[in-house]
Amino acid sequence: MASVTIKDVAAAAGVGVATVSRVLTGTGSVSAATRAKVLAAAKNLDYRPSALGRSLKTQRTGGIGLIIPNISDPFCADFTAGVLACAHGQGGQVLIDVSHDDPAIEAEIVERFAEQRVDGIIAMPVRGRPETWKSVASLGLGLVFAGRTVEELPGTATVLADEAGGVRSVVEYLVGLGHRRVAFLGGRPAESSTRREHESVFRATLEELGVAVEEELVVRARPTADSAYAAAASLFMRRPDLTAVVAASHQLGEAAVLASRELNLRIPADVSIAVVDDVPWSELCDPPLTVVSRPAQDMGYRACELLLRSPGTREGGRAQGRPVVLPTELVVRASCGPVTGSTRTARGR
Amino acid sequence: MASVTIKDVAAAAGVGVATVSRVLTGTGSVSAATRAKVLAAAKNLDYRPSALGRSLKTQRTGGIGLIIPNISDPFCADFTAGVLACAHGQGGQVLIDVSHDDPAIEAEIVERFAEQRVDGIIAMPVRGRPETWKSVASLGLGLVFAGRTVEELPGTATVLADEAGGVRSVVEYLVGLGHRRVAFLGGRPAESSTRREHESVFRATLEELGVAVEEELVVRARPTADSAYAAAASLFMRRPDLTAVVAASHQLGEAAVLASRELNLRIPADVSIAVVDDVPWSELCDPPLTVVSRPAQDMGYRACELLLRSPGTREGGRAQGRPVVLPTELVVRASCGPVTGSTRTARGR
DNA sequence: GTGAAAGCGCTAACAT
DNA sequence: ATGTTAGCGCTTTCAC
Repeated sequence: MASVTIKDVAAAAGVGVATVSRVLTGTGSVSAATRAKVLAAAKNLDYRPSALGRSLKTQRTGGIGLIIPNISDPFCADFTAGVLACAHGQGGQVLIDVSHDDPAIEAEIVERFAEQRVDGIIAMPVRGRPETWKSVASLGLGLVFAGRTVEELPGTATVLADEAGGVRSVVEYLVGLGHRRVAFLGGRPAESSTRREHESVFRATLEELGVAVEEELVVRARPTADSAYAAAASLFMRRPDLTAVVAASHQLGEAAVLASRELNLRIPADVSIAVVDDVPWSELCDPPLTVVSRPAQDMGYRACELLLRSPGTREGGRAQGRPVVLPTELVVRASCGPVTGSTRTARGR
Repeated sequence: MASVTIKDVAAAAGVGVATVSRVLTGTGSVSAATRAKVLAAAKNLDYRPSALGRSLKTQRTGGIGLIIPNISDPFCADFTAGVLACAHGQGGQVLIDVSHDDPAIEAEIVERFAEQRVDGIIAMPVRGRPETWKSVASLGLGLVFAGRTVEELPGTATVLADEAGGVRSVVEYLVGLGHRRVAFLGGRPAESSTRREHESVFRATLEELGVAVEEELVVRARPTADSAYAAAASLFMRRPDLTAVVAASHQLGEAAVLASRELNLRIPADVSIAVVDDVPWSELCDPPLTVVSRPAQDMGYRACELLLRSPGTREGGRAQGRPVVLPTELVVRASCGPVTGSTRTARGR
């Protein structure tokens, strides 16, 4: 019952342990006859080499620590799928845990991964706790950020989506459709740097196109469904004259859709809605949602590649240069339309 | 730069390695003064005990292997969230990989997990490769199935959702609404045993309620979006007189919704649709979908608990008795309504 | 081509 | 209360 070790195999094959090791790792030279004997013995005994023993000796585990805020979020899930696809192909083991965007939990996870001696960590980092990552770097294990950056650690390998480009193109699209009073539904400034960026790109693009930015049309919600809904609803009620809204996340997009339904606003006849963040159900929505979609799975795959290829996996591998930025895509479906002559105030209810 | 070991800490603190170990693991007795010295030295050196060394010695890694078919599936993702919540709380490490419902991949993952010496495995097993699991059991590591069973391994710890109860209640609900020609959109028999079960419970419940089961109304699709859509569409076209359909998975439900939209069938005025399998967007659908929902996250949590509590974690822990069956819930939203007098053939288009 | 032996970092007897 | 030592299962010199 006790687990069979390399020693048992060696004994059964009538050779030394070193020979067994050579055969199994493919290192050194072994005569065909011996190799066969060893293989037979191993198969016979149902031998499984212990990664523990090997890792202790070689100082590499092949482990990859993955930290995401929330596995139930479709973007995170797809990202994870990409990481798994790459890691599996390379024979890597993926350790996963969720931070719930809590810096303390994140730090704890990093600590655990460090004790496990993972070769590297892939993370969608929480804002505002750079110490956590500095310690990772100084520990000498690989580190790749994804989806977000940590300003205090420039030069760290990073995979990003071109969200700025996405926001820009959706604004251009909307303005091209004739919209002039377009609202922005975003997250609170403190939430994340990408959210801030969304907002500033929104403003900048509008200005470039010669459309005035009305402060009243730029609203921010906390990252809860209630807050998002409240923000969307009050936006619609306060400014019945707006003709389009850009939502900065799928939660905010949902809130916008729900709120407009509740207020009997037809989409896109009364109001056009575009969401920066694709979700699997955007085409099941009625009408199907026009969105900016990020290549979640590719991002995961690339992040993992970056980590594995990372020259100094255990050699303080920082300063890998500029972030990898993957293109986003404006997926035009049916939730945005041209501005109609009818004013919103003329609608039912 | 070389990683600091227990020996370094011992030297720095001026004590033996055993003392350091005692302090850090909380075992044995150590004087307050020594404890302080050791702790200080450890903190100073930024020491992180190696899980590798400990695991090799103790023969337990605290690792949990999680195998799911597809992380992008919302049910699997929520299930994973539950596993992570429980494991994190217990200090367990979760290794994750996806099988894509491929028995060969599944077997390979099990093999890898075994080499990693995980303490146990939680899996949503693929049909038809019992050998894989028999070897796990004989390896002496913990095993918990979730969501599906492996007929050849009865007695293995298992967490299930009461899908039969869910199907029954949705059929009763529909019949109570006056529906008599209700269709079943299911998976191919070979796909999985739960799908088969759905179908037979569907038939049995209908019969119990004195409603004839029409073979033409029971259709099966392969697990691809195209096949599901084709099955749904042809069902609607073949039998314009049907008034309700229960779809056995979210993919099939989506197909039903899409197909009915395409055919200009109003939900629920022309046809009622119920889905066995909740998805986050069912309330965003228009109309919001009536579904049977499984407690995905609870299932994950319970599965992990079962594994951790498992008496013989490394002692051939099989034969844990009956499966844990968690209740499903019929979530009534707006996609099912009473049968109307108007016949479907009188509808627009 | 193959075996013996020295550790990798840790814990658990066993001494003291 | 604390130090010494023997492995856990493996890879890798170093001899032969």
